[in-house]
Amino acid sequence: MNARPTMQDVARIAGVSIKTVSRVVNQEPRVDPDTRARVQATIDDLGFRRNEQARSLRPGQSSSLIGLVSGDLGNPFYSAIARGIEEIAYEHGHLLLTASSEEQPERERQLIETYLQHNVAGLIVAPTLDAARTITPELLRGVPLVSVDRPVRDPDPFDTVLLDNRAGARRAVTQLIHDGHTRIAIIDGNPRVYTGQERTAGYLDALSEAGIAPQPNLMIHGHHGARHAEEATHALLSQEQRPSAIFATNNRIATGVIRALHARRRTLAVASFDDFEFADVINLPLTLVSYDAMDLGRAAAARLMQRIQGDGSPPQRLTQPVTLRVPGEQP
Amino acid sequence: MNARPTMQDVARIAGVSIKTVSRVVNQEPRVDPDTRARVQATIDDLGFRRNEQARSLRPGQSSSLIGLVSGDLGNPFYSAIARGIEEIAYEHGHLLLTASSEEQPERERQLIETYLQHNVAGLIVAPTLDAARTITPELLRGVPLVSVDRPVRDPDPFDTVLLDNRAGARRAVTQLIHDGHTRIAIIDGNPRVYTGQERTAGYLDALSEAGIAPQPNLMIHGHHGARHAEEATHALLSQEQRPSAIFATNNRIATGVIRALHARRRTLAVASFDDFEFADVINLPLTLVSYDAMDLGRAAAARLMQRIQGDGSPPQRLTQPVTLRVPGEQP
DNA sequence: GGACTGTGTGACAACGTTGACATGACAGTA
DNA sequence: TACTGTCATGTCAACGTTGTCACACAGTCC
Repeated sequence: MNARPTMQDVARIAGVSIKTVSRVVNQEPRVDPDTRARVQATIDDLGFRRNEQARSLRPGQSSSLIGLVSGDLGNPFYSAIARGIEEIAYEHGHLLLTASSEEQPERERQLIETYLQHNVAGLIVAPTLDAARTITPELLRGVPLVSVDRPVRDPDPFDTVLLDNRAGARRAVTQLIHDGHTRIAIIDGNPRVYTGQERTAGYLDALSEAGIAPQPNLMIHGHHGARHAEEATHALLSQEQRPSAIFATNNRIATGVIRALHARRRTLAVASFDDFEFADVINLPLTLVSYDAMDLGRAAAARLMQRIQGDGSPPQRLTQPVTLRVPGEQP
Repeated sequence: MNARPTMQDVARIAGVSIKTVSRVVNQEPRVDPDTRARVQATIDDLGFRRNEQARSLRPGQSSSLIGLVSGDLGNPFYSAIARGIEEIAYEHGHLLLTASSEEQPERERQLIETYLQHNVAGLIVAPTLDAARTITPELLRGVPLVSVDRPVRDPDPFDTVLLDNRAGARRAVTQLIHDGHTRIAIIDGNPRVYTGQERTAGYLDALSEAGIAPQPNLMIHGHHGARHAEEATHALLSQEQRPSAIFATNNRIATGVIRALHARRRTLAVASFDDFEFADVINLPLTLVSYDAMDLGRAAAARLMQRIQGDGSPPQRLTQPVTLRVPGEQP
């Protein structure tokens, strides 16, 4: 069948050496214009394309692949990050490999190893909870890694790009306080997750600034996903001292809160980290901390590109800004 | 710094030839158990990993990369497909490259070429509108391609995995008719898009089956995105002969419809292709055609794996089932 | 004792490319 | 004329791996 042509084929047909073909392909100077034209014509004729795999095998030539490991590419948050990375990678002539760790550290480590076997020029990882144990400089052997959304560990051994979790949460809760609420509940997920910890800290910052003492029975932790948040909301509303507002630390939790309020036909002020498509259609006063997840990916990729180009400065921690959307405001 | 060890390094340290190391790495027989153990120990010690790039350079050895080109990886529909592909690819020891064509045929063609330069074993493409012009067997040179969500052209020159668009739309509209509606509007996007064409055909099937004559002033086409669908809905509701139900051919259009109804405080029956997270929280009778986009990816990847393994049968068209969710039903 | 068989191992070439170096033609200069 | 420099082009080795073939040695058979 129509096998892929090589420089050898082009050279034979154009009547030059393979090195001359290489020079034409790489647009090197020192090639006679006539020869160049003849070789180029043969290249176009055969549809020759340089074999990148062979090229990056040569010493010194790094590959143009970069690898992303996220928890779950099906999650729109991660896929927006992937899209941002892709954009920057494309501009630099790099291709993006994607895979999901399913939040399993062992799988994450294995994916990184597989990427390294494929000679990736760099890695971007949204690390699992136990990445600190598995992702080490020895594993990477000098290949640059940028972590995104969560740090691998503290202090950062790698470049890290994070959202401004704490300030965003503080601003959202401050807004609730400004709207007159004093009994503000918080529902968070797994307390080991970095983003939740930061957002909880921001919640406490806001209360403390306003001189409101935190109430343990209004602080719910350890619930995963929408279903549990729904139950937690029912529990909060059934207790003696009910909250007048709820802060959900992420949008899955907010989904559960909204479902529970809808079921009870209750209107409560709700604040949430992460934006919603239908925020304006849901009949609730929603205060939202929103941000551009693609920008998170862009920033991580831009940092990685610098590392690939040889930047050897100490690891950086970059914080991406978030914006507050108050009830009734259009997206 | 800690450079990546090669078989050469392992061979030197273990005191064997590099061929013996290769045999151990590839678990070939005909190696003395003692030698094997010694080599394996050295491999573990150095943390040696075979260089996949060098391996797949050898003749006959195909690479373990596959490439995906979708319109926009940030779109949850495409990222769910990507996730499904990734799952099957992982099971077969393949890695997934992802990139977005941004619905531009030229960019799509260029991405495919770049993938081919990187020696991918196969491709999965959600083709742009003009892919028929750019994606040709000559471009691919024998590398298998599976198209997903839309065909490249008709008849299919490649394997194709599609949703059951027509039957799904027919069932949704039949449900509206069953609920007593006779004036059912349809809002579709760009009429050149395959899925919209099929869904419109399904809409007409349902009307025809029920003996309802289609009304041109209830059929809106050519609107892109939520904003236009919102305007189209306002226009529909302002006209003389108002519809009592609206069928939206995809979820971006449905979003616009819902926004418009919310703004007018009107309750109308709405049917939509594609599911919604908040369907149960929106106070509207929603009939939804839902499906598992990950399954679409899984099916495409499974087909591609068969092709990579040498299946040379004629191109297949596979249709994935959809399910109907009637108002009030839990997801 | 010679021929055969099986086993463990290694030498070598090749995959497609490019960097280092070589070569030959020719022009310019002393 | 002899030297030097520039230019266009070519030869060769190497990147890390594996398929092919070869070889040394031991055991078995007639």
